[in-house]
Amino acid sequence: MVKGENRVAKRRGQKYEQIIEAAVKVIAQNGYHHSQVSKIAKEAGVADGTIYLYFKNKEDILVSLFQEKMGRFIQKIEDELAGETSIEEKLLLLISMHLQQLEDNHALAIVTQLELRQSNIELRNRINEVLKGYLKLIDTVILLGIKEGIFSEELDVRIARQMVFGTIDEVVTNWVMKEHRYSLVALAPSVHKMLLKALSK
Amino acid sequence: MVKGENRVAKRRGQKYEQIIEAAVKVIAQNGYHHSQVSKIAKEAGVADGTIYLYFKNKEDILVSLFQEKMGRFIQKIEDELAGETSIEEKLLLLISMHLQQLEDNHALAIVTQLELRQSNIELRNRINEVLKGYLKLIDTVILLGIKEGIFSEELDVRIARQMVFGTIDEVVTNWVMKEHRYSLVALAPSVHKMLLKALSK
Amino acid sequence: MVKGENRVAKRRGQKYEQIIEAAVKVIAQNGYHHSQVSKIAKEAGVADGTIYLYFKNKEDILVSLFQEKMGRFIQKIEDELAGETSIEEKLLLLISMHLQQLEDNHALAIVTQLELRQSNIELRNRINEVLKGYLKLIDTVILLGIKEGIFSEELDVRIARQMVFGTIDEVVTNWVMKEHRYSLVALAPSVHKMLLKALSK
Amino acid sequence: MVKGENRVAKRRGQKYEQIIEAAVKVIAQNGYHHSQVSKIAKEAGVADGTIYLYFKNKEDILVSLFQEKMGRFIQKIEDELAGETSIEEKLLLLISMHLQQLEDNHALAIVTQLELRQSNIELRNRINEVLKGYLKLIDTVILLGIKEGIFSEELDVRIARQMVFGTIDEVVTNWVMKEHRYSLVALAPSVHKMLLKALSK
DNA sequence: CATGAATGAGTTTTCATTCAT
DNA sequence: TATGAATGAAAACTCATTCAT
Repeated sequence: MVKGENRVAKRRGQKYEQIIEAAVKVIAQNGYHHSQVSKIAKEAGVADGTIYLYFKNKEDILVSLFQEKMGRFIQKIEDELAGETSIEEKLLLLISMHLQQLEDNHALAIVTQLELRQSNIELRNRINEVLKGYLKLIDTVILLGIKEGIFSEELDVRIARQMVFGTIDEVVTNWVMKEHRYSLVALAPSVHKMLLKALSK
Repeated sequence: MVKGENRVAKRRGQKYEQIIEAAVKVIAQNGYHHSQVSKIAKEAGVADGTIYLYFKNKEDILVSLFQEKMGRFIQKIEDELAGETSIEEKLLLLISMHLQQLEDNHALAIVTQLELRQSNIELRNRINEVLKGYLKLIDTVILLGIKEGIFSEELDVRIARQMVFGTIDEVVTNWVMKEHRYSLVALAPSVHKMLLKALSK
Repeated sequence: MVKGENRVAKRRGQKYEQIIEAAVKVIAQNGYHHSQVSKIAKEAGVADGTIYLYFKNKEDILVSLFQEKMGRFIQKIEDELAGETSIEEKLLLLISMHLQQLEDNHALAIVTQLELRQSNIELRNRINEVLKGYLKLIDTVILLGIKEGIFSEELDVRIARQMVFGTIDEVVTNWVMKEHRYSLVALAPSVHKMLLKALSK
Repeated sequence: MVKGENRVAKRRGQKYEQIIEAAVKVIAQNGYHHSQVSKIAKEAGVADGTIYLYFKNKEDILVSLFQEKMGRFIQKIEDELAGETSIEEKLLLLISMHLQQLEDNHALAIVTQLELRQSNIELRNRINEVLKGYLKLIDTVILLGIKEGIFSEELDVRIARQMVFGTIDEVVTNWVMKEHRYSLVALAPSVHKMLLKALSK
């Protein structure tokens, strides 16, 4: 049996939030490999053992962190998209909001673009599960575009989605690696223009 | 004394190659974090200590591995590109060869797309240095396309390059995560079509 | 990150004492180079990792050991000296107590006379810092003897101190190397007589 | 069977000398623990393997070094002592020459006073064997002094010898640790005066 | 609920020595 | 004699997790 497997973690509570915020801060500052549980606990103002009342294990902090942050991230984009009518606007909105949300939270950007990717394959798979929600959202936009006759019906939706996500993700990663020295969201129109052309008839 | 200060690693020799091939195999099979130096040595058929006659330390094996493999990878693509005349063909060739080379070497694909990314930031930076050669190659194609009047002169070359690389990279990573269950190079035309549209006037 | 930077070693506690006693015993029995941390931990009845809650690193065990033992060693001699009136008696007391304390603790004698001297220069310097307290004590006695007109005022105090310490130390080391086959403290009168003559007018 | 035990080392030859000189230099410069066989071989201008044609193992280099150097050291003192008539002069000569020879060879002084003492007990024992020749010489002087009625006949010769050697040794060690910042041989008269008083009737 | 002292498994790297040439 | 490439044993230290209080 894997350690801690049969522990029941509380999914809510003030400390739950504290610990997640502490994890983002500590990981962004110190890097994934120097972010010991004890450091996160200290930053969160709780004892080491308390972490394990709220999370099954260290990996669970990271997955939960990603779930919480990504959940809101997707929710916000979904909400905004609902209000837009044209497919072109929807695509621009998706790109802009993706870039905006990460530009608004440098620490989170470092964590999602660099640090969390240093995790092992198993954790990466669980992170990808969370990411699926976002990828579905992209699919929805692409499918709608095809349905509305704006995007090419010959598109391989899977490949198209990989292009959209791969492009935005690469743009963000480059921005993080360049230490946020320029405006990220300002790149949205340029990215949008290219992606729109790529997808259009 | 700084580690390895007075040791000179031999950059060539049969064992040098053996160790690198062993590293690719072991890492692809066991994952980065379960690939102890002793495992690599055993696979290479040399003693643990022999590793350190050829590499400064464990990280150096990984960087060297990437340098060796990526060096040839870029060289091959560069050579082929020189023979092509049309810009469309050049772009297709670049995509196809990128996909082909990784499809031809599943173990290497696993290592470059998943395992090497688990390394720490410092190693990642050294890997990025090596990658620059490939990114420059992409830039060359884009700039040539613009010059020849085929690609839009309004392109932000940096963003365009991030789209090209980000898309292909994402396509490969998805293929690896799906455990190579479909032909990767078969996706080249689809990817090419979209990227071409994205870049064109 | 510098080793041990953010770790705070507890300088007190029952386990702190246990570990130091275990270190003396293990080093005396097995020799410095065969006294692995794990062996000391086992002897102390704690886990390997526990050592590092109380000591920064292995070297720190040795320095602490010497500080603790030497601290008491010096204190005892200091206390006794205060009670003596004649300078001759003071010198005899210093010699006797030095010999007695080491004869009373064979393991400690082995560690201080032989094993700790195998340490590297850096550690030796830290040990010498601790030793300074004892050397100052010797100086005090010599200076008092001069002041009282019993010791020659032409004495070079530094050389005189080196003679006193060098002689006693050599006597103890020989006793340890001869595996404690004779009474050490019984040599005190003989040593005292010679040193007294050497220092006197 | 201990490694290398049944090898026959050549005790002479130009390279034998080269290696010993190289060892003194390397150990004095780098310290005992950073003086790898390969470093000594390089300094001596021979291959690593060649060392083992002249010495049984690394320890044997050190013992041989000590034997060679100490042998000459003792011989010189012995020769000079033979020429002196008075016991006082003999003692002064012994002290002066001891100090002089080490002052003349700083590297050797570092090696004998500090570095070689970091070796393990076994090696220390072999070194002590070599030292015996010197200790016997001291004994001879003391016994002669007693016989001539100058030194007290109540002297415990063993203790007296430990005082003479312990004092001189401590004086040298302090000089080495103070990085030879003062003249060592200049201390001879002061040391001589004290030792003479200590031994005399 | 919360604490934090204690646990102990796990891995890179060095370097004395060998031996085929 | 001489070489130097290859060997492989050996040990300090970290940190996620537990559990008695």
